[in-house]
Amino acid sequence: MVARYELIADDLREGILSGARPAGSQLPSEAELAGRYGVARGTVRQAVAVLAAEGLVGSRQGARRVVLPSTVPGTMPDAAPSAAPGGTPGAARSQSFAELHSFAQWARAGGHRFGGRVIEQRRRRAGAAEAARLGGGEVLEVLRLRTLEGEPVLVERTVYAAWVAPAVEALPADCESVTQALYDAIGLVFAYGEHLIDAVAAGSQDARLLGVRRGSPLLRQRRTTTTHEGRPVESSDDRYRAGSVAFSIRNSIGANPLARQALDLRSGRGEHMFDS
Amino acid sequence: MVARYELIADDLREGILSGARPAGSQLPSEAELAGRYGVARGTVRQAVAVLAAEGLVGSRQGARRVVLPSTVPGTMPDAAPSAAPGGTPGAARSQSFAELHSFAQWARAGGHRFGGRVIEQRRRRAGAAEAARLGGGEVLEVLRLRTLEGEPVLVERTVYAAWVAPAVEALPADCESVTQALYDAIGLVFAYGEHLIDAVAAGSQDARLLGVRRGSPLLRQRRTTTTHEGRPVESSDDRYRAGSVAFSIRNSIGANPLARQALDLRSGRGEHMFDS
DNA sequence: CAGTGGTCTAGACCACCAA
DNA sequence: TGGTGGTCTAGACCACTGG
Repeated sequence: MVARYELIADDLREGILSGARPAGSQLPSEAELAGRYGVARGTVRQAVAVLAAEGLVGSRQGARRVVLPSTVPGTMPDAAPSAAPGGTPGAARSQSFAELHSFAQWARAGGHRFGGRVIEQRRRRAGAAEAARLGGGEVLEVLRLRTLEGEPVLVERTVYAAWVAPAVEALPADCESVTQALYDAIGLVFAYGEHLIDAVAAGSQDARLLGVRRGSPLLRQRRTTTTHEGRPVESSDDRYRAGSVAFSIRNSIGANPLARQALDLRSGRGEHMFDS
Repeated sequence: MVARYELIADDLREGILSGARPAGSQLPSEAELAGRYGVARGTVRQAVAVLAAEGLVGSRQGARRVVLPSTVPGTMPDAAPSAAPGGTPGAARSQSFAELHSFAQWARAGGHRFGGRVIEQRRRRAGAAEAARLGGGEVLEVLRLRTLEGEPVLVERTVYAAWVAPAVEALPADCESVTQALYDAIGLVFAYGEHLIDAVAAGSQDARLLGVRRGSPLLRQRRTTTTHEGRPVESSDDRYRAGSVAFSIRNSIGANPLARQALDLRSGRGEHMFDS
């Protein structure tokens, strides 16, 4: 059972991606769309909310929605002026953060050849910080190396909560998709993730595994994942070889009242209405 | 005029952040919240949608909403097992990507001392790729160095579209917040952003400006920003010194029908219902 | 099976933008 | 000032979760 608003969103999305609705053009009004699709206005609003969340359209109270310009996926050109040092040659594959995806899911969706294997794996008692994050007990620490198109691109250092450890240990060392395997085995769903992204220098182990020089730049993603119920599953430190992948994110100012934010700016320091 | 649903969201958020609603606990049902706040169910749904977008609560059809565990901002502990090479010592400041913020906005909100100055600035004709992204004509290329707590942390190489170039040229070289200055000057709002994040080695210019060794890791953020109308404003290549900042993102599987995604997984390759 | 969230309707009023 | 999106109501039915 597919929701009506999803179908409408699909239809509008196709129009945008196909170029029928070019960047900068205006969408029909909600009232007109409601008439055209034969639904209530609320349903149309749900549909366009999807597109807004995807960063395809922008909206402001009082003005028609506009189609936003979008870079062709994975080929965002070098923004750097000529002064920039020699960047990575080919446009790197990019991984969207709009939804939570495992490495395998992402690679498969992008049509890449990928693999991976466990390098090291052992149980140990949770440290204080880990216990706070994952719950106490005997956590499972796993070191994995993953490849893309035959090349090693990612070193994953993952700590699994005690309650999933047995299921993880039961997996083969060359398991393609841990996420899928755990779902098949015990119905586990990685539902929510929190990510911290920064850059680090390759350590000696990183360097050896990825085939780069020690100290060379790596893109690091520290991640904590939970189930639907909010139960922590794993906490991971993933390091990508520079140039192999990039993360992509789309953003807008303010949650919905886009204009308000601009006014807050004027007040200089002012008081912040969100404490986050 | 603050919307009712915002107030309800604020109230619930405070309960979560204060610990009154601990991670893993269930939220009251929509019906009960509607009664408690004296609003219709739809209004309650808007409120919890805000919290869901912030990653504070999760929801699934048929089950009560749950409060998700959240890492204390800016202090996500080292997820890496002991095998990891010596990471950055202090927890780095983290910048959320939930909303679009300028460096100045972010630094100010975090209570940091910050500054910046223009190193180089010149007009030149747009290249082909730039013209496609920003519109043609004479773009303005600016090299800025920005500091946090007195330390240089960020090299910004920005290309401004021709139509904003005059306003940017009119700014003082040590302008604190370009975003705010441009708003004050010509009412320009940076409304939407698209970001590509990866790691690169410091070039010689980067190294000199940031006070690091050539080849040392930098966190790179390539960004294209547009107005509310979707008109491109700037395109930038920002490079952060490793350890100075991290980007933080919260995620969930699937847009709303969280369970469906899990089922799709089972079908292995299967057909993908979203072409994105 | 009862309770819950997900979808949808058909109205209403308001704040805002552009002409 | 007219059209637009933002908010809100009071209902309805359905799909799903959990005991």
